Amino acid sequence: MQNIIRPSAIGLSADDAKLTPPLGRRDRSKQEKLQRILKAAKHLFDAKGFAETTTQEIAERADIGTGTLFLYAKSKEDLLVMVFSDEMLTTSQHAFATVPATASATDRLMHVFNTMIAYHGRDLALARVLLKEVAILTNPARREDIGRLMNGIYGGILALIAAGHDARPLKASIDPMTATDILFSIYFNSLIAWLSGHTSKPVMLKRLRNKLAISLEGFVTGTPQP
Amino acid sequence: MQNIIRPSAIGLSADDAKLTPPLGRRDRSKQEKLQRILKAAKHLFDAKGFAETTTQEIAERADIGTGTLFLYAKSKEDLLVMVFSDEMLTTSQHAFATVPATASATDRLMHVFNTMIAYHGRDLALARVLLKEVAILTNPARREDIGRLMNGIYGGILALIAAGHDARPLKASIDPMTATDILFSIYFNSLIAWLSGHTSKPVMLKRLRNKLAISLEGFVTGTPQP
DNA sequence: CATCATTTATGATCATAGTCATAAAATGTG
DNA sequence: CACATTTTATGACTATGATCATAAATGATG
Repeated sequence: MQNIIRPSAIGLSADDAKLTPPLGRRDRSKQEKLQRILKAAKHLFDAKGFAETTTQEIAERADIGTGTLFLYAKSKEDLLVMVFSDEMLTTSQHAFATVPATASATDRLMHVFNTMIAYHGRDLALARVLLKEVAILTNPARREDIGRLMNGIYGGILALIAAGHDARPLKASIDPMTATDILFSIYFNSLIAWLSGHTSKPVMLKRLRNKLAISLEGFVTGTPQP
Repeated sequence: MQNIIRPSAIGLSADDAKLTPPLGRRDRSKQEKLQRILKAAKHLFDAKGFAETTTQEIAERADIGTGTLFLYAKSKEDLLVMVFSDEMLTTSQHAFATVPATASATDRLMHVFNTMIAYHGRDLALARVLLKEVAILTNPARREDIGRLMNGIYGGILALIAAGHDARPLKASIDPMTATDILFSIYFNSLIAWLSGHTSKPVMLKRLRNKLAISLEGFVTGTPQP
């Protein structure tokens, strides 16, 4: 199977260099089929949960053969990531877009992480499977999807800590991307500790906030606000 | 199936309160069977890898019926955790025991994390499956095994940062356990980023060291050593 | 010991994720 | 259009993780 995004370079006129290059019948039907698969899978995962949904059902609902499914996704888990990485990105973007403007850097971060934690809280069993796959990629083909997601989140955190309401810039010695990486690690480990049943949600949230505050304090110049 | 560790309280004489209470035929055979299963599984996982080993093979090698295996482990993945959580604990304990006495706190931490990273590097495919399960527990029955592992690691880190060679104690405002939690999160996320193929091993190690150094710097009083 | 209750073992059986040989469809070529 | 080449689709089939009704073993009771 070839890559779906293929310029199929024909004419050389400048006008043809559109973002949506002309697709042949083949590519178009592949795109449509992929969309049908993703839609069917999302519907069933949402409605019945991951384990309770069979790949047969997804294939039937997408109106394709059972084998065809695995031309588009390497495994059922792979399909799960394909389905939800977009939604996770959207969720995080919405979270960043609604950050309270006057809050402290810690609270701004907590707004974002809270939003994503609530998202995963909708279906804990599904979140467990999904985050396992996201955390440790098995299929290199998913690196792009997850890369998009990570770029979105890291970019958002970067912007947040660069311009804290408390107006205490990062120490010059600290690379903002490194700080971002640390903050995300703290969030992610709190999330999976909760999903593993090591802590209750309120305890997890309280500790998460504390860890973020402590880390930020170490990254930043000056002294705390009153 | 009852719990294996059952006091089967009989006599009340003080002498009977041994750490290894008398086991009946039943419990003894259960213990032996469990050991045979773990040994067989370990051998096969090591020799052939996780995906390539079938539960049938494990059952045969352990000389039990195919169904019996699932009386002891809830799933093949569950068995993997049962098999390797001990070895991970041992590895980490050895790492803590061989920490270079004169190194900085960062280097002491790096010694430990390096050791564990090398351990997981022996079989990347196996490490991916194993760490997925360890990161996000599915079976509550494994919480004890993982709890032991985590206690060992957190205890070790705690001791390391409490007594750094650089002799710069933690800020009074920082709970040592919270600092430990942050440092472990940084380690774990670096590890899974590497296993996911987001970074090469040398780059991952370099960044990990940097993140640990930055975090520690924020936790500690005084100024850096020359 | 004889009887009953409880726990453990077993392998035939099932459910289903994923494969693969074959067919169909699209595209390219003259 | 006729033909060849490449790509995509299909569902019967396979492999295997897990289940479950049944049987065996152990322990308790009198």
